[in-house]
Amino acid sequence: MRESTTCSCEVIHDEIVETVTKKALSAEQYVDLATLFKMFGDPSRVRLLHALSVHEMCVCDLAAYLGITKSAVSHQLKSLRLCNLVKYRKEGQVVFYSLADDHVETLLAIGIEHIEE
Amino acid sequence: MRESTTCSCEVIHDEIVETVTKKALSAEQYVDLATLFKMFGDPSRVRLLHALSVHEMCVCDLAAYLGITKSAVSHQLKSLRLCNLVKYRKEGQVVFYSLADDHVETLLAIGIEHIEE
DNA sequence: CAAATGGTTGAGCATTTGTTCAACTATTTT
DNA sequence: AAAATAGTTGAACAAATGCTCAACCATTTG
Repeated sequence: MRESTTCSCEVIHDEIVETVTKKALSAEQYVDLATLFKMFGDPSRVRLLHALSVHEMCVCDLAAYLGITKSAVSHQLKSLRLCNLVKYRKEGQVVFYSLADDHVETLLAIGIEHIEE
Repeated sequence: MRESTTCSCEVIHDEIVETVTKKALSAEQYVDLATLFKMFGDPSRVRLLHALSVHEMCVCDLAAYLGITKSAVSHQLKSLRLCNLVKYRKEGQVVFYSLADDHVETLLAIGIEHIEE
């Protein structure tokens, strides 16, 4: 009958939907989760994160390594900072970036495991 | 001097870049990694995956639960299938989807840990 | 076999995203 | 204090993304 009065369709298995709804996180948490994983969802950014898992690096080196401008790297690093994925220390003009915590390496490791199945 | 003859800049710390380069994965692997994590990088898709971590679900229920059309869900599920993140079983007209392996739950768990710091 | 229902597919569209460019700040060097 | 260099920022733009719509396939039911 009606397909998308609001935007979806009828529930077939009420109990299942109810069970799942009970275990659901908040809308905000899903947004935060998505924002976090999005940081790993771009080839040059995941490459950047993987590089930092090997050694701290400055913006110039990262730009050369990744083959993009310092500007692009700086923009990426800003997003990564906002997600608490990287931290930095300043030494003169040079800013060294490194991973903020173990989660990054763990996520990378599991991701690598998955794609190599 | 020149800023972006090709597109980047000069290397400052050759040794670091060399060390990182040695440990680097292949370009294809970074693309695959990004593609994998991208699946978790959208609020409704990560919500979908989290729902499936609670219970297998059919497309209709998922659509109702997520508040999007069956079509949208089906499109998402196709991407998730291509990444080996979900599997399905058919029962009459109804297709039940569930998580393909433990990696999904593990990644979700670590992600949740991270955002709750 | 016709109608109904669950699911898939492709086109189209609005939004988001990753990059570059240009202009700027900050720190060092001369 | 001027020049050079590392990094940041905002605007602009092309490419990618997630959704809906409409049409279709597949399976069940009358």
